[in-house]
Amino acid sequence: MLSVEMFPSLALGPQRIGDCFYREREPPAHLPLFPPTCDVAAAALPPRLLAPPPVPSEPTSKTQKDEVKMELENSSLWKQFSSVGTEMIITKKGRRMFPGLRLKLSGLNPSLRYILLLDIVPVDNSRYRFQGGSWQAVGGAEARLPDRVFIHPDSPATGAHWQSRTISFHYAKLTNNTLDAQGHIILHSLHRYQPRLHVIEARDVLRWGGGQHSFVFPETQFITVTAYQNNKITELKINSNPFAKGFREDGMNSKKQRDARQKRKISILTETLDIVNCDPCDSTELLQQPTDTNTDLQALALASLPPLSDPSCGFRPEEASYQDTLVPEQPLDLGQAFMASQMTDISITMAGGMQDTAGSEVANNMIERSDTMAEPTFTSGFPAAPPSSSSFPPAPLPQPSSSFSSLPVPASSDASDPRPSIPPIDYPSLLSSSPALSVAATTPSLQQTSFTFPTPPPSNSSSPQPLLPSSSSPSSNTYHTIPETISPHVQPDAPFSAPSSACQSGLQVPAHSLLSQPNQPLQGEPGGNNSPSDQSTVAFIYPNVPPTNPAHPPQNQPAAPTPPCSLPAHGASTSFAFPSVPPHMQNLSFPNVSPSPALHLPNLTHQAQPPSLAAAAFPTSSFSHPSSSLPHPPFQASSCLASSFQQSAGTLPQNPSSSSSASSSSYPPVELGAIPQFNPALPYRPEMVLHHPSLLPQLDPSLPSSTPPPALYPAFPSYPLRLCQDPHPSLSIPFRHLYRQHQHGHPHPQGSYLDMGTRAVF
DNA sequence: TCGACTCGCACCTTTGAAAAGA
DNA sequence: ATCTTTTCAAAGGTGCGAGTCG
Repeated sequence: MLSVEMFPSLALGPQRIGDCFYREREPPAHLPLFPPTCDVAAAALPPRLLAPPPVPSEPTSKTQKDEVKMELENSSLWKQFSSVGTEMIITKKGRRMFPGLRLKLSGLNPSLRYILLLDIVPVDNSRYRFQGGSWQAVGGAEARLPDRVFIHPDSPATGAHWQSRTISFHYAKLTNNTLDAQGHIILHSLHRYQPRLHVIEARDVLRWGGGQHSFVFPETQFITVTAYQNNKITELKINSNPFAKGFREDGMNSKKQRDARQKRKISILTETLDIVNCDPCDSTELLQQPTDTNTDLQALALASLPPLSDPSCGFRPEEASYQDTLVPEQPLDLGQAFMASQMTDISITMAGGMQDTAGSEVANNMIERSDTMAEPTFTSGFPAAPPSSSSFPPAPLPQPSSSFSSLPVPASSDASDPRPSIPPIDYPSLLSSSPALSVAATTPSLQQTSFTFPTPPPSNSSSPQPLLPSSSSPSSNTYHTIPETISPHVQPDAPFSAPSSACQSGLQVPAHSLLSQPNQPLQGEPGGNNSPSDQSTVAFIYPNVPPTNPAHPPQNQPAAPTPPCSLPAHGASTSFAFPSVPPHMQNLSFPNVSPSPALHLPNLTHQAQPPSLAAAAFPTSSFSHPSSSLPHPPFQASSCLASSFQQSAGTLPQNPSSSSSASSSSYPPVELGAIPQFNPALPYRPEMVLHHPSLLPQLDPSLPSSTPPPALYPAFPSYPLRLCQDPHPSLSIPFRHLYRQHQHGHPHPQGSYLDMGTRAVF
């Protein structure tokens, strides 16, 4: 919680000039928050608040909202890392994520525009330390930093655009610099985070539609570090990331080579010293002497030997024949022509350019090692909550929806790919056993993503959807998770550990692909899992909230959930809860009752608008600061998840497709009653973060007044959003990042604002 | 003393402009 | 003259390791 109030330097420092600049020019924008914290307290809210607001019938939006699916193309690579305990380097200048998020979207309305957002939220409020070969929670988390959201450079783009290519977020950078002015996502080191993806419908250029879909891939959880702690992760990174190719065994910068260089360096130095000292002894003699040089030579000799495998795991670098395990990469149309004309697929193009077999290599390597791993793959990864601490704090992730419907695994683009999709069963149920869950009970989800994008003021747009009062935002919130991706991290006893079977299955996919297409280059992330065939992840659909009309709920979705809301298991993390949920129950819908103010984004047209125009337009747009006006998130969608979950459970039959998938699902039944989250959880409120309503910014006057809900919400209810200008000149969209401030933290008096500061990353 | 962090290094990939060729 | 392909240099992404800081 580094709200401005908490960290004045953020607001006052020069680094924030850009933010302030836009803040001044931009009227407070009101960005509704995503499903706010899954707060049990929400259950206390009147049903009317939780019920979906009446929305004008929108035939076009209905289909898309019901069927929006997101697949993590390189899920197998992520799972490989997850099995070990994914670590992400964060630096002051910003570091890219590896593996990156490579996604496939489907179910969008080709004609509608959507905005894709990436945010990263803490899974719990613990700080971690790598001890004894595993991550242990040690102490509480640092004060929360201002949330920043990475907007995909292509945003807004039509559904056809998103669905026609692989969506990559590899340009997103992570930093530990709290004063970062580059627009990078600011994270704390040694904390555990969960990336989330949001698809927000922009009904037209001027309006944010009601459709909101959030996707969480549990396997993408990671712990931030400034230096890799786990050698296994280092190995995976080196073997998977093309930029680290030089550190591979056969690379010029491998340990062997480095040692050799060091030897030469020492030799040269020694010779120089000899010359200076006129020492008659030759280098050979010196080397033989029991000196430091000799020690170095010994080290060198050892280095030349195959690296010792880590006894704790089956990972043996020498066995990693990554080159042989290429995963077929789905070729993307990354033609330069398209880039020149569109300039919107930069990330994709670049990703496509990054072809490497490393990913597949890793996969292969992992496969080979899966047999040798004595302990569950994820065991060495994220630790279970320390006994003393009782458990991890609640994950700030969007609360799992109450109902789950299995999302049929999208047919692989590569029909020839013999690899079977990974069964969702691999991951242990997180609900019942996850320590985090128990923690969650005491600490409500820290950050529910809640991007509420209320319908902006009426425009002349032809959009059928009328502006909705802030109190009755038609926006729908949909959380999707991929069942397969359920993170083992949340396992109570063996966080980050998953049944070996799970790992094997995940690994096998790439292996098969390799056999069939050994030479297929990998895109972007060598993870190779990028290939469509790799899309083994089953979509874990979070509450798919039809944005709008409750009267016309999606076929596979239950009617708008009503309180009380019971959370599925892990309080904060949607991903956690889902693992234990049968696939057929994954699809969940909940009404969006957020009274959040409207967000005005005048220039949301996908391309084209001159930057100047776009920039000019922004001033007029107003981001209302929901959090500011509403001490607690107006919308408790997340809270409703639990209820939705329950409902969905009862309505499982509604989703035929889910039933079929359910048969293969090994998710154990979830007992809601046993879920800690169902108990009123204590909000995660660092001492520094106190809620001072008086400091909250005023709501946008233009927006209909909404009555802030009673203080029923836990901390981290909502986050103001700030838009950051996209540095890429070719992009018509003047922003690339949204900055969120925690409501309970002290949001900037002026509410959310556009951060137009230049940044190197889009 | 130790853990966490920063910085510079070498190696590598990516990118785009320039040059060469068709 | 135009388009395509190739070449090359700059920019930037990696992990490593030494040094610094608290």
